[in-house]
Amino acid sequence: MSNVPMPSEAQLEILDLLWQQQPATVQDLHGRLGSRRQVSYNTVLTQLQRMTKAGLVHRNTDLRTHTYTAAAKREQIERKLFDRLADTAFGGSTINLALRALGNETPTAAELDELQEWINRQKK
Amino acid sequence: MSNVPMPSEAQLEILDLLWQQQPATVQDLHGRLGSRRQVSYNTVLTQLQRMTKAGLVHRNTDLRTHTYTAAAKREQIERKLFDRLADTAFGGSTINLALRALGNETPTAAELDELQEWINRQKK
DNA sequence: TGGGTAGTATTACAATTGTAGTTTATCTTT
DNA sequence: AAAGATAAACTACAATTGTAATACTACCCA
Repeated sequence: MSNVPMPSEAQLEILDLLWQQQPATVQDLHGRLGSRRQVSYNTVLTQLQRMTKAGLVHRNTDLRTHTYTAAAKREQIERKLFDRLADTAFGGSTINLALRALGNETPTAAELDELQEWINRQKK
Repeated sequence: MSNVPMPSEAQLEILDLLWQQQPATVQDLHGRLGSRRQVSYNTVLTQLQRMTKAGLVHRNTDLRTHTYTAAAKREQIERKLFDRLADTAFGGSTINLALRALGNETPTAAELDELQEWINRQKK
């Protein structure tokens, strides 16, 4: 049972990149992050080191240039973050959070369908 | 334009209480918080002081016992937190977040209706 | 009017967080 | 092999965060 901890904001951004493509080197991640925020190579490296210690990522040190992979699935982490938000801000109700989410969003037809399907499933 | 900052986790919990009932004294909040977490009176006081400085709450100092009120509406803060989560963890898609929210939830009939209504509104 | 009491203010402190400089080790390329 | 480039390790540092102890101050009651 992989009990991964809660990533920080900056770490989550790195995880996001990893989930898109793994494994990745510091160079990789630094480069890919660059398009969003401007941080130094060393900043990314330090985060990865912390994340390794925290068990958020796995590090392969076979080669001089280490490579990293996320230790948990995106869904797992998302759920943790989501639950925390629901707990602290939405009285523990994920449904409330969902409705709020929908509040100011214009969904595509596909998304609407997906939602509708979900409802139908629940009604059965 | 009230540009409130992002509350921390502990601060959000206090805001939650304020939104339920305002204005409130430190005693109040400490007592009400007590049912959830066990923290000292001074801890709550300190947070309120920080929140006051940060502009998250307003403080009335007319009487010796100060009273506090949230500086922003629940919706406003919720949205900020929500958006941040959507951004960092869900690729900016609030719909995705919503669907994930629904993922492992068993809704009540009323909630289902609400959701259905929302869909119908969108379809028009 | 002096002492307890309820409140606030001030100070503290370790852990986390975001960020990055400095050092050291290892390749690579003349 | 010496120099330059890469990469990781180590160190640093200020800001925030959660938590609370201590110090001060105004009230109220006996």
